[in-house]
Amino acid sequence: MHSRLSREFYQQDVLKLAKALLGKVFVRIDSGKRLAGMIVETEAYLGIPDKAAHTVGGRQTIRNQSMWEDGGILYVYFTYGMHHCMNVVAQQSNEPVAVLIHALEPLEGLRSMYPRRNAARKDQQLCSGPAKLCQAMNISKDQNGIDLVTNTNLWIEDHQIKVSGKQIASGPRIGVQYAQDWADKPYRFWIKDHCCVSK
DNA sequence: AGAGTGATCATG
DNA sequence: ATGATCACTCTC
Repeated sequence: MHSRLSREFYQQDVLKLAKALLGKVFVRIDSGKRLAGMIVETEAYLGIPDKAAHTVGGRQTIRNQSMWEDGGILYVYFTYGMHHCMNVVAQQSNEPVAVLIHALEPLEGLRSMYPRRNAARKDQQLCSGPAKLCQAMNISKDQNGIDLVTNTNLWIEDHQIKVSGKQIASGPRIGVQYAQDWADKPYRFWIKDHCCVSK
């Protein structure tokens, strides 16, 4: 029960993975405490052709190196001088595609999330955005490049929560207006009517 | 609707 | 070396 997701799971097509991760449970051991949240919103970044992706045109930089690694590696980046965002790398090495974790429903360790989330007044505000959930789960560039298949402090579990295709909504990704013809592609996925998706 | 914040990137 | 940008969040 509650088995950890395997390498093969992460190596599937990035759009399929973005949908398959909905309902899975992200687990983080932070200072010996278990933090957990169910993934309720994701965004797929399709790599070299994707004008919204950090790896557009085959860009390979120090920042995005993790995206070039094998499926199951974590890609954490820092932006706007303030925020961290967390991605799960999909497919195979040298296919620089990833799924941005956009929102979680907090399940365990809420008491230790609140002090890091000054603006949060309700549980559903703790992890309802890509940078919010990194703050709540205490994720920073220190976790960039870790392997979710083998790491002892960070992984994703299957709790056998069934999310059917009917429960999944899709729409344009957030914050990628600059991406021209890729800006409107419906690569954002969320669980319909879930209280913890980003606003 | 606007500010905050500094790493990152392309250019040269 | 420099300047523009940014897969965001908060408060007004």
